[in-house]
Amino acid sequence: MQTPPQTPPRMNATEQAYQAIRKEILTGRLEEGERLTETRLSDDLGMSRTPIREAIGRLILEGFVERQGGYTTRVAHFPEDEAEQVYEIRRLVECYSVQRAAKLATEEDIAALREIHAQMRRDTPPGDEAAYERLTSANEAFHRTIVAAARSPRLTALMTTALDVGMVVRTYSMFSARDLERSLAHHAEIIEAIEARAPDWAASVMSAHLLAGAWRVSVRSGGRRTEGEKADD
Amino acid sequence: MQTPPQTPPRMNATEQAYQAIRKEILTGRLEEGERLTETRLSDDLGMSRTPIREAIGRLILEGFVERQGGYTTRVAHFPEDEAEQVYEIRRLVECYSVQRAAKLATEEDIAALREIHAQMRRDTPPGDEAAYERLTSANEAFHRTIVAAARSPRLTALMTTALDVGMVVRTYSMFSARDLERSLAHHAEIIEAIEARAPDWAASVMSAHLLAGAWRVSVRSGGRRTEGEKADD
DNA sequence: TGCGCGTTATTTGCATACAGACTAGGCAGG
DNA sequence: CCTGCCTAGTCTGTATGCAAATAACGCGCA
Repeated sequence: MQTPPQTPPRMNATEQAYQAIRKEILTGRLEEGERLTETRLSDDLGMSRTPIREAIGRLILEGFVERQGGYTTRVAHFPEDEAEQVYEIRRLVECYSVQRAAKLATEEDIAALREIHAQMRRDTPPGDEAAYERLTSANEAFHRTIVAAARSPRLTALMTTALDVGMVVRTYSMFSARDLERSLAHHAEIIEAIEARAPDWAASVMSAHLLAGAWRVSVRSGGRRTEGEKADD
Repeated sequence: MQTPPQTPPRMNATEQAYQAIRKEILTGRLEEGERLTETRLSDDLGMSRTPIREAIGRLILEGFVERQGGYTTRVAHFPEDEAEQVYEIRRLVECYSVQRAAKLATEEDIAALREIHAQMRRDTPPGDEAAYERLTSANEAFHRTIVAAARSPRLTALMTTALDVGMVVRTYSMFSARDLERSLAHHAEIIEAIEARAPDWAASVMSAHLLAGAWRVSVRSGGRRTEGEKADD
């Protein structure tokens, strides 16, 4: 069984470039403020400048990259309270989404959510790096699916920005086993609320879910990113 | 005196193409579902395919255009309740923005808002098409300035999408003199609330402002777009 | 008449070339 | 030593060419 709302990974060069550059930024290999040049990137990634340009354009719209003056392109600077802001915004958008989803979700949507959830459950004992990768991307898929289930193309477009940015936070806060357990409980309850067609219930859980994440982040980092402190205990 | 948050209109070809195509869609000259080809657009706009491609890429991200299969590009289909959804989303984002703005806005931000407001006041007696154009774009600038004053790059990125989409609604609902008067009153009150550093007050007015807009739209159109019914009485 | 298939014509994706705009670095003058 | 200008080098914006993928069309067949 597959997850229908997910884009089948038909990766053209532009998409590849986008994913690659974004990942470099999210993992911190490309540092804040670092200068990007299309030529160097096209060399590094082994493709021409055209797909690089398109990828960078997208990253600029999403706020990961910024132009400075006419001819310099830099990795965007993320302010101290970035994480809190992101969670605040996500809370706005996703609570609304899940309310709509509770009214409009189809059986397929719910099945997809269940599937993702089961997948995350299986990966729960977090050990290796790969499992962590799968968990975070599954988590992202979960939230994306909910937004998609809200059946509002505008919300979906919005989430392209907001959720991607949410991943910035990923580097800041790694799941602890206990946090992960709670996240999964939240997810399960959200699914239940959607199935029950209970918008307010769903929204409340989502709100808690994201506030818990925000709090975890702010505590972990004390407002500052503490490099290398992967709390995957 | 200038409005600093506005981008100086240095229009390269890509930007021109983006503006042009978007306008065609917003005004309905390009109908929903109509097929777009890069070649035709580049001919029409008198430039090469490259800037057209970038413009289309942006419009896809924003949800104005969609790809269908591998090789067809169409003007996106806007669902019936588009307008309501857009206002709902804007309400989420802008109420939050104005709350932050009430805390963080600088004197320059407030001056900019005042300036835009005065400009709109001067244009108030709505007569010709040009004045209407100025009003709507000033209105957009007003809302953008508030979001910018919230000092959250993420919100700004989000608004790029949300506000643009809000403009789709523009075609649906034209201001009546009375609506315009009320809008201006709201704007004035919002400025006052920001100056008073009263986040909740500001948010409440913003909420009313956008709900009034949404209501106007849904009544005007009865849920359906009524072409040519410009109520600029 | 309706359906399926093969061929032609479009259309996009990517690569490359070139010109203009900007940045950086050094040199001269104060 | 600092400041301003000039020059060389770099980077982006745009145009154009080519190949692969797809869509459109028409024909044969049931």
